[in-house]
Amino acid sequence: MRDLLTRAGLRATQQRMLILGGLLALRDHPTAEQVHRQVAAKAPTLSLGTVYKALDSFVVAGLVKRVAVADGAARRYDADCSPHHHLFCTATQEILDYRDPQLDQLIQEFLAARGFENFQPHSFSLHIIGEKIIRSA
Amino acid sequence: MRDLLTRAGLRATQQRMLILGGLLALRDHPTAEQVHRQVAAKAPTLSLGTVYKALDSFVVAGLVKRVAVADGAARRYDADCSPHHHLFCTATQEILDYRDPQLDQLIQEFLAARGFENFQPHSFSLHIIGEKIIRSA
DNA sequence: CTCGCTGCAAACGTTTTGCAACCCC
DNA sequence: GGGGTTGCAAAACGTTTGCAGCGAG
Repeated sequence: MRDLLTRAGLRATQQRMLILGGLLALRDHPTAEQVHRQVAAKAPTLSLGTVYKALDSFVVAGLVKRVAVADGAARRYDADCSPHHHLFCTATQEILDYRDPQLDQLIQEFLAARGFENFQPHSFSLHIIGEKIIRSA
Repeated sequence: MRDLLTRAGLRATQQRMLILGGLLALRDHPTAEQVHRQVAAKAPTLSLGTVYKALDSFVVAGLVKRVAVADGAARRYDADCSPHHHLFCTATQEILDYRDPQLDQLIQEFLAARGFENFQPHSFSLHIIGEKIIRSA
């Protein structure tokens, strides 16, 4: 735990080691609140605010990722219900549409061929993270 | 506008027509707040609460979709930074990991071959929406 | 005429902030 | 010892809810 943190350039405090350990222990994709509960047993005084701050620095350091979910607060809507994918620009925070029937078909065929043991997919969407290119010239 | 609403089985009120029109006019993927601002010029008394309720019913009716984003409130974290995809269960709200190097390669090759005009991708993640199958037998 | 929708405002849950005390480096 | 981190509490933020009055069907 200590190594993971120091290697990421973060100060290895008691709290951060517990929080990172708690996050790793939770195999689901927990919220800050769930991580806090997980850790509360070992460190009753560790505050929820600290969990938020720690998770934030983990994300910045690249130790941890945020999972994109469609529920929760700060929702965004899309009036276009035809199948399409999204390009997320890390620079401008823009979300651009990307439509590509060939890609749809490719993925669909792959998933159909592969099959899942205990999951019945009915749709999918590819999130492509990157940066918009500003062409000069 | 009226047709779209009635065909979706919704009551075509003044406010809903304006809200749906505003959402369609915004080509980005706006938040409820942004839709409200867009509509405010035409209908200053239209309240933000109404926008929320209208957008909700649009989503239920299938007229509009929610876009999954990693920022905003109700965040979820993932300590696993290795490339993997997510299965979203509509029944249990669970988020299951799905790891498939072959799929990764397939998509990566496709994107590389296709290329983008003004976007430099650096990672991607497939969101597969469906339902967990409870096997009885 | 009825039932669903609107507007308002208050409530809610989650995340962020400010600041003094603390402790890792 | 110094500067990043913690804990606490307050504030901010986006969203939801309750309810009286309104209006589409």
